Amino acid sequence: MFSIGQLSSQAQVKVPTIRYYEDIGLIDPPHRSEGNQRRYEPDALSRLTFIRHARDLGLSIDAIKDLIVLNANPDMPCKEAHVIANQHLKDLQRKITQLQQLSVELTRITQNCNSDTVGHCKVLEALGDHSSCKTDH
Amino acid sequence: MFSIGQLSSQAQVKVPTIRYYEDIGLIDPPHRSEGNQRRYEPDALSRLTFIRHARDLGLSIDAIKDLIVLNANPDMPCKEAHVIANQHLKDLQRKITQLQQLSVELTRITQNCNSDTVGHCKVLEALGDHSSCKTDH
DNA sequence: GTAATTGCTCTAGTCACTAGAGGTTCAAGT
DNA sequence: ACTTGAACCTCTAGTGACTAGAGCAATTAC
Ligand SMILES: [Zn+2]
Ligand SMILES: [Zn+2]
Ligand SMILES: [Zn+2]
Ligand SMILES: [Zn+2]
Repeated sequence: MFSIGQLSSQAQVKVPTIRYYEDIGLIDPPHRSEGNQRRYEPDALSRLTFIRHARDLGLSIDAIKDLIVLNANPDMPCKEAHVIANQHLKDLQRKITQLQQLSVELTRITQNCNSDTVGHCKVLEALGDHSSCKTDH
Repeated sequence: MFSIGQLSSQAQVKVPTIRYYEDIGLIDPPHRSEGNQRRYEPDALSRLTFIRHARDLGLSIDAIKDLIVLNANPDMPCKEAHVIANQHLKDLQRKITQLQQLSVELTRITQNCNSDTVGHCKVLEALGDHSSCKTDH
């Protein structure tokens, strides 16, 4: 039996976040003490650890909800879990590509100014002008 | 003189976004028609184009606010604009590094399952377990 | 003149939390 | 047993940068 604070430090998830996860139905409401405080069983810790790691990997709460439902049915095919993970990986890689393009443009933009004053600043000029960019964004 | 819709299509910024920018003080409130509709001068277009491009490059509204203030004072030193742009570039590169690490982990995770059922799914296992990860996140 | 489009304000919703107010319960020390 | 202080409770509101929708008014085209 954990208090919410003990669960929090074990799972490395902040106390208000745990209550938030309960509110949105990501974890089950635990039993309460006589004084109405939350008391968790050990399985709440493994559930929360799963959520924590999936969040750290960047999965959305909705995706994690789906994964939790799957996790609860060990006899179901796991293909859907693979689809969720692969989709997230694809999203991630698209995002990386996009940020790399921005990084290229910004590198160019920040190396362009020989002036000292705003009036002739090439950085400010380039920040406002897409025509010298090499990529879309 | 543009209507908000004309400004919107010229600057490629949606109408509600333009009104939002006005609310938060990023653009000046324009004159109004007799019937209380917004009527913009050409300089509103260049301001909005600047904002659009800076946003596309990933700068925050706050950073853009600072840049706009600078832009209005052509005799000031432009060093501060360089600082803002460089800071953003650094943030961007840190973010890219972090996402690349996630991508590496997720690639490993998604290629690990030989099972067909949730009960033995390595993907689900690895999503919940940080101990097999090579990096922090 | 009338109908379609565009405009107006205001409120609330998005995502995943985080902060704070104002109060209650618990655990430890005396 | 009593007191203190930490941890807990609920509820509301705020974050960033918009987006959606309701309910109405103005403009434009035919
Ligand atoms: Zn400069
Ligand atoms: Zn550009
Ligand atoms: Zn599997
Ligand atoms: Zn990990």
